[in-house]
Amino acid sequence: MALLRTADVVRRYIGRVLEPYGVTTQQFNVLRILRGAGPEGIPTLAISERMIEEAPGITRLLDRLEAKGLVRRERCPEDRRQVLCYANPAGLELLARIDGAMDNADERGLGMLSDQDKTELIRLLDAVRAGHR
Amino acid sequence: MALLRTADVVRRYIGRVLEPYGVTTQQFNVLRILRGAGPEGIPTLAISERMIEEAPGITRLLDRLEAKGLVRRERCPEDRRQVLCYANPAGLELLARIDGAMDNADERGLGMLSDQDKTELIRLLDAVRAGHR
DNA sequence: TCAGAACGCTTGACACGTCAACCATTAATC
DNA sequence: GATTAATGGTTGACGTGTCAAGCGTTCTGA
Repeated sequence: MALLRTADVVRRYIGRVLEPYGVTTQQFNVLRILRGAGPEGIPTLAISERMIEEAPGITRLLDRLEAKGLVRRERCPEDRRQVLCYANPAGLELLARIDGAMDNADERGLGMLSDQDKTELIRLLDAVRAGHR
Repeated sequence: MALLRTADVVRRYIGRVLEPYGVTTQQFNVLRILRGAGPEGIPTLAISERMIEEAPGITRLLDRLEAKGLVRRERCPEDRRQVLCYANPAGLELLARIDGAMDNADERGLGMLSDQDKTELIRLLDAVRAGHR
C-alpha cells in the first residue's frame, strides 16, 4: 500500500514537471526509448516490453505522439508485420529541453533521501520486482 | 523510475488476485474505506482524501460499486450538499471473502523481503511521500 | 435578508492501461 | 505449394485518473 501511494505521489509530481512541455509521463518515456533506439528505429512491441505495458496502449501513445509531430512510423521492409518507430527532430529537440528540468526535479523530488537511502530503496524495489518476474 | 515500475508490477499483481472476485484494486480500496467508516457512512470527498485521488474518480467508482449493489448512497439530511456512502451487506460479505486471499497474496508477493527489509522499505517510502506533502 | 463566496459533488472531455478479438504477414508442416 | 500456426499490431470496449466547468446548498457579510 505504501508503495502504491508513494508511486502515485511521484507520478503526479513528474506529471506536473512535464506539463509545461505538453507531454505526459508516458509520452516522455516513449520519446526517451525512441531516442535510445537511434536512427534504426524500434518496433512497437519492443517499446511495449521496455515500458512493461501491453501493446495496445503503446499503439495509441504513438498515435498521439505522431499527431504532435514528435514521432514517425513506417512499416519495416524486411518484415512487413513490424512497424518501426522513430523520434522526429522535433521530438529530440523537445527531449533535450526537458532533460535539464527533469534533473532538477529529481533533486527536489528526492532531496529528502541520502545517497545511501536511495541506493537502499532501489535495492529493495528491485528485490520486490525480482520476486514477481 | 524503479519506484514507478515496481508499483506497476505490484498493482497488476493485486489486480490479478482481486480479479476472481469481480472488483478492481480501487473498488476494493473504496469498499475497505466504507467498511472502516461503519454504519454512519462517509461523505464522498472524505473517501477521495483517503485515496489520494480527485473527487471525480471517486464519484464514478461509487457509481460502478452502486451498480453492483455493493454500496449505497444518500444525501445527508443535515448538510444536503454531502452525499453519504455506505457499504451494503453484499459489499461487506464480499470484503470478508477477499480478506483471506489478500493476506495470502501479501505473503507470496512480499515473501522475498525480510521483516527488516519491509520495515526499511516502508520507512523510505514514507520519507519520499513526506517530502512531497 | 439577500447577493455573492465557498462547499460538496457530478458531468464532460481527454489520456492511459487492459483484455479480447481481429487483420496482415511470415513461418511451419505435411 | 497450400493450409495452418505463430507473429506483430491495431481496434473495440471498459475501468480509472485528471482538469475544467456546472449545479445545488450553505455560509457570510453588508
